[in-house]
Amino acid sequence: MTSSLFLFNTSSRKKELFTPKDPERVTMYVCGPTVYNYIHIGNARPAVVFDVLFRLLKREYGTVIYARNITDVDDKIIAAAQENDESMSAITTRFTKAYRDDVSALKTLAPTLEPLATEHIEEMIQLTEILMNKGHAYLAEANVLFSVQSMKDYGALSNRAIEDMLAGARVEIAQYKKHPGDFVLWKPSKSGEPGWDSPWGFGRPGWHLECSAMAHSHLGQDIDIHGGGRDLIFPHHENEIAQSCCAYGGNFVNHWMHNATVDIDGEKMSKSLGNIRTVRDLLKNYRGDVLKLALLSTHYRSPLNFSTALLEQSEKTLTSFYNGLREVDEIPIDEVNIADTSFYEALCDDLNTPLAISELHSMTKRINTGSLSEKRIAKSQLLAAGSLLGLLDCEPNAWLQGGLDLISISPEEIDSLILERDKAKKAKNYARADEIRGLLTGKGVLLEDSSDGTRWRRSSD
RNA sequence: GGCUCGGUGGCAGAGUGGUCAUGCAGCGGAUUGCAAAUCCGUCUACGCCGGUUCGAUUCCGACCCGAGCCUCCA
Repeated sequence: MTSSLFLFNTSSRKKELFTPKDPERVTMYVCGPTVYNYIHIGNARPAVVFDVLFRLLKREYGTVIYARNITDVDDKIIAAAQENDESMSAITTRFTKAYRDDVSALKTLAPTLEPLATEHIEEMIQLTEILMNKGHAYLAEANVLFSVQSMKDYGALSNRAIEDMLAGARVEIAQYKKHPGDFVLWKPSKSGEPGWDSPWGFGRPGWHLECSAMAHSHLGQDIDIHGGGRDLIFPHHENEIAQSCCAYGGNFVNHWMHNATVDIDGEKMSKSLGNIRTVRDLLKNYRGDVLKLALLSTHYRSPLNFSTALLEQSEKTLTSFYNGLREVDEIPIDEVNIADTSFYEALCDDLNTPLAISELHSMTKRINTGSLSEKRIAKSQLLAAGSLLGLLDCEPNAWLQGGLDLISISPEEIDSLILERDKAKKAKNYARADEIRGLLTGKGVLLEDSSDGTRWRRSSD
């Protein structure tokens, strides 16, 4: 409680002091995945960024209700189901599990709640009815549409005027819309398509509806933080605001937060561009900790250029932290108040993770160079800081020797070769000793001689 | 066209009106049988042009270049 948390608010385009409506119960809603495919590393960015925020808020306030939805009804899912000749729920069940596995491999905590759209159809129908009754929605050819002209501040979040929305329209506009910007709350389902009975016939919800309904039913009025990718600002979040404010009154959200994209060669990674890297594939070559650190190595509001070089560097960085930790493995840790550190201060300044990571380096340096008592403090701080990021929770040796099966030799064989090399060294047979070192290097095993004997770790390349 | 956001050293990436980011890589050294790890030292910066200022990478303006949203998207 020593630092003040400042967060950039998309709505005001400024950093603002974060002041929860109820400090005893902080509420955060983050847009989760549409589950019809494996997620890519760009989808993982909000999961990781808001995980750090979740941890930080818990540290500051204690109780945080973090909801991250699963969109399990959607046209893309229906299309995928038809393509694979399976049911929508078969697809969504499979990819919901895959999503949870992937983000958990990235060392993120499970949110407090993971509401499913299909389990909130009733709430969505109710919300639509309210909007109809208040004159914000109308029925047109079996679609229920939200009328953007019925709301005076429509477009405020993304700073665009309703009049301008025609200008850039690149998409054919349905004839039955009163205004081109009007969006679907409820749409009819054809036979064979999934749907639910409603006052407007058999159908399904529009995309934006679920977040408004679920945020309201789980988190209540005026939630503290709503997060998601920058590309959701318009139309998704704009439309959520329209629905929620017009139906329930209030502000809907006090702090809007948006992470920038993950890019490949300076271009946004997206399914439509076909330049995606799935988390699943990346995890075959890199540990989740590496991916997480990579995603945190750029400030969340700046585009992150994704590359192999970035991952290699992140891996090296983690290894250097663990190298330090291994040296002080025997030193006990103390309770430290992480809030007193520059590390914490950096996080409290709109989640400045790159600066926070530089403080991790500085703590590691103190582990390597400090007096015994300094080492002890630095180790305690480094571990506490790591845990606030959801990193550095491995045994140093397990990290340095383990991970992916990139070494083609068993630990037993390594140990016996080390033994043989020790004997050769004692006999001053350096030729044989170097031969063994070379042999192991070839297998990705790096030997390190020290006064306590020889130890090994996986080589980084 | 409208609305946003950027351009920092070989790379990644913070930040600031006036000595230092940080990491990786490089170079020199210490240490080592040789290495590794670690340590010490060290070189490359703030897109371009003006303005404000004692002083600007940092503020203001123009320009150039790039990205995002306006369509499903994290």
